Amino acid sequence: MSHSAPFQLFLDKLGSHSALTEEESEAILGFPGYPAQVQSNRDFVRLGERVDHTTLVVAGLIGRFGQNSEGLRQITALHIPGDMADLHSVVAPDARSALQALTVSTVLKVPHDALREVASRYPAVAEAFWRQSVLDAAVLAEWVVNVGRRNARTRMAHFLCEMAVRSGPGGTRSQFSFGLPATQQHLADILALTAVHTNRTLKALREERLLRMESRIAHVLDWDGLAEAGEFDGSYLQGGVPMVSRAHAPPLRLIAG
Amino acid sequence: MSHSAPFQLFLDKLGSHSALTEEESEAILGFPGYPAQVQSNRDFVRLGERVDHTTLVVAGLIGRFGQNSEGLRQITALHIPGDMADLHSVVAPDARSALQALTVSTVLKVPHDALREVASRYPAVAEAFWRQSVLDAAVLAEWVVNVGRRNARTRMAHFLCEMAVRSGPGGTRSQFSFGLPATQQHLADILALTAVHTNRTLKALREERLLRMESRIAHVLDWDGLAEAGEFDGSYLQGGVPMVSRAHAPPLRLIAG
DNA sequence: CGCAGGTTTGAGAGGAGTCAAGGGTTGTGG
DNA sequence: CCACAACCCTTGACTCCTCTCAAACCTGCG
Repeated sequence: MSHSAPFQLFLDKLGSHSALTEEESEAILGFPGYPAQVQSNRDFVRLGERVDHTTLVVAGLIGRFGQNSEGLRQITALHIPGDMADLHSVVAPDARSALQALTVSTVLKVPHDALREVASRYPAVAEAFWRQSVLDAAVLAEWVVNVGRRNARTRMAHFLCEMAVRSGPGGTRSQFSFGLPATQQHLADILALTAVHTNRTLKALREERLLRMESRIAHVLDWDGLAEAGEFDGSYLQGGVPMVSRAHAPPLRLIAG
Repeated sequence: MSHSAPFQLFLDKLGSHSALTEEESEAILGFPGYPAQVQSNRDFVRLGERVDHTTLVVAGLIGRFGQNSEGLRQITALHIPGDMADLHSVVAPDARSALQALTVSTVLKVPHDALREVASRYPAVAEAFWRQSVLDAAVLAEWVVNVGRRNARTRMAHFLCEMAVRSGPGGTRSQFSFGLPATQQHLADILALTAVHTNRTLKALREERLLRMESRIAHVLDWDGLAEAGEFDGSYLQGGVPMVSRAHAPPLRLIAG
């Protein structure tokens, strides 16, 4: 597969919140990327490790993992194709949590040097990176609310809505499907439930005709119903207006590695 | 009070993870700041509002609030004096969550324009801002783990350890105190508990001689015991080595407003 | 001095966890 | 192309941590 497809997805994501010129877009599409297969359930970035590249997801599903002292795992972020799983590592190369694939995945390793070089040359790109970090944090904040203040059914529905929106072309349709190659144990680690209760919760959603999970594909049967069940308002996923025209603003600049 | 004290705290925080020159430090200490008193339990930044300044905490305690549809509140970040409560707003001015003081607080409003101007002039400052955003997100990730995978006692102890480390000069002492002007209801909103269970949990910690809360001051009675009870490892709070010498790296640059 | 807000405690309910067992699916190797 | 193993899903029965509801009791401040 050509490099350009995953970088195009990444560029689209940046473009949804930041205005980039043709030249800047070209620079992003031109990033070097070293392909790698990552096995599932095995850290490919370990806690505390210092990395010198970011990980662009090409296919599969990548999670950030934390855990408590008893080894109970908690996933703190999920990344789908087109996501840079650890953009933050450009400015904080010492990994604060482990990265692991939930299913066999392919990624592109993009050297920090290349990212910093382009960010240095194009201030708008550097700002887009920072803004992307901020939006990732907004998702995290929503996860705190989800895990903290919603019961299992609402929590599951909310999460599935989030992934549906992030995965898809934002369909307004009532029925559609999207890939979610995670086991029920993974869903449990995302939602802070047990695998058993995850199973019962999915069953309830299925019996309500809201959603059905089948062999790693989520079939939304009733989008409005699911969104209501999940108290879902997707505005936190959006970057707002593509941002402050560059016309009346001095360029921000970052020192780069 | 002079401006410089809170900006000095903010600068110290940046300095703990990013290397800044004398000149850059001066620029930060020279930020304009417009003082304001904020009342408790009243949003001073509302959800969806567009802001044109960040909020530097001078005194008191500021929280970011989310809530579920039933109005159950969840605090997703706490900011103490010296913290920039919404540094992220520089690149994402549309507030994704409300900001509220937990107790009467004083803040300085720092215009985005000034921040962007300095960040633009000094790439290292822009990078320090981005890195600070990333570290704030690391705290958030830890909160997801805390709320998701730890029981009430451990969760409370972990949170208190975090605040102790963030508040203090990182004492290695066994006994010390720090200000935490939050009610038990606030603690409940932070830890995703009810106020009643928060009370019982604090009682348990008190009876274990680990910690005592007295009129908005937390008295740590046994730091090692508290850290053990909270499964606390503070490394996620640190910025790592003050970072990649500027010697061998091209400057990152951000477009600025 | 009285009220509003905060803290404390008790009793009972319930959502999610735990333990256990059986059934299904997938992939690989003989 | 079958057979087995590993992994995943499903369900039942019971437990328990935290919530809910309720009532006092502080305590700081107007």
